[in-house]
Amino acid sequence: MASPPRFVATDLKRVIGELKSGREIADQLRLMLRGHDAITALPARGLVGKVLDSFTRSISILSGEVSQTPASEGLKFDDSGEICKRPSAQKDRRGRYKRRKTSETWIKESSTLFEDGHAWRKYGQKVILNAKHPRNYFRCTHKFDQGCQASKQVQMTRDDPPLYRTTYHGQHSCKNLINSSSSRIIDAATQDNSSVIWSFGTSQPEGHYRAGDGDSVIDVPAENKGEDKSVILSPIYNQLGAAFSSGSVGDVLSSDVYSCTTSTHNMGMEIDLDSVFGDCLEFESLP
DNA sequence: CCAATTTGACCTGG
DNA sequence: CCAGGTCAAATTGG
Repeated sequence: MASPPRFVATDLKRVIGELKSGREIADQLRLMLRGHDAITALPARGLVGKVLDSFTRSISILSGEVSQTPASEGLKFDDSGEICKRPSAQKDRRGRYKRRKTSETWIKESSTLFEDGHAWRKYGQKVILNAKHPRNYFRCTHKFDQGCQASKQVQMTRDDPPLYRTTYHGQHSCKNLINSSSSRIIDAATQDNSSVIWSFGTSQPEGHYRAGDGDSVIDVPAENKGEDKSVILSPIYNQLGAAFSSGSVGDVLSSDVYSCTTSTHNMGMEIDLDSVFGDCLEFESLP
């Protein structure tokens, strides 16, 4: 009898925004659960995964409704089939831009670039202020295949003794690894990186291992062939995680230096390390 | 021919 | 407003 609920596009946007924030919070909860025991956290992880899935589905449904609404803001820009040399200027990209959320971040500094087990796709490069070298932006190749949210940034921070800083964001949820044995990768890591510094945390990590940032730690023969300037690939946390838990990392990477700093939260580091590295977690996404 | 990279415009948080 | 992060058309390479 009462008037049926009528929503305008503004309401839909607000609802979508609420759902997105809810999904973000659920994702943070998922990240926190990684730091707990697998036995107790396993069912919770499954539930959180379903919650995330539900949020995502709801958002997509509502987004579809918004785009269906004829009077909504989503106007189709007139496509006259003209030879538009600059279609990007007309395309409405508002709302499509997704800046990285607050996800866990860790940094690796290495004297060289080496391949890892993951496939990356470069999607951008920016000149950074007061930086001699540009920063390169990569995302997982399987971002759209499997919804893998992992990304990284690589930037050369030092020239004379070459030093690359790689910043990772998010975990790999994809199962695709470059076809190579883990021992081989670790061996390559040993050869190419006599000094490696890892740092974990969500805040600025520079202050934590600044002591190890000197030449005493990073001491590598600068006889590298400077051929590969643009090929920037990154480390193998999965394999390294296995090495960590098996305790053989000391043998394999004896000269490396790992600096870990916990985030501002109360997650234990070792547990975090294990869960961060070890699993390519599989949330069964679809029944 | 398809997929990855390049590159400049676009978008957003601080 | 600006610096940094992202998008996507054009280009390149296998």
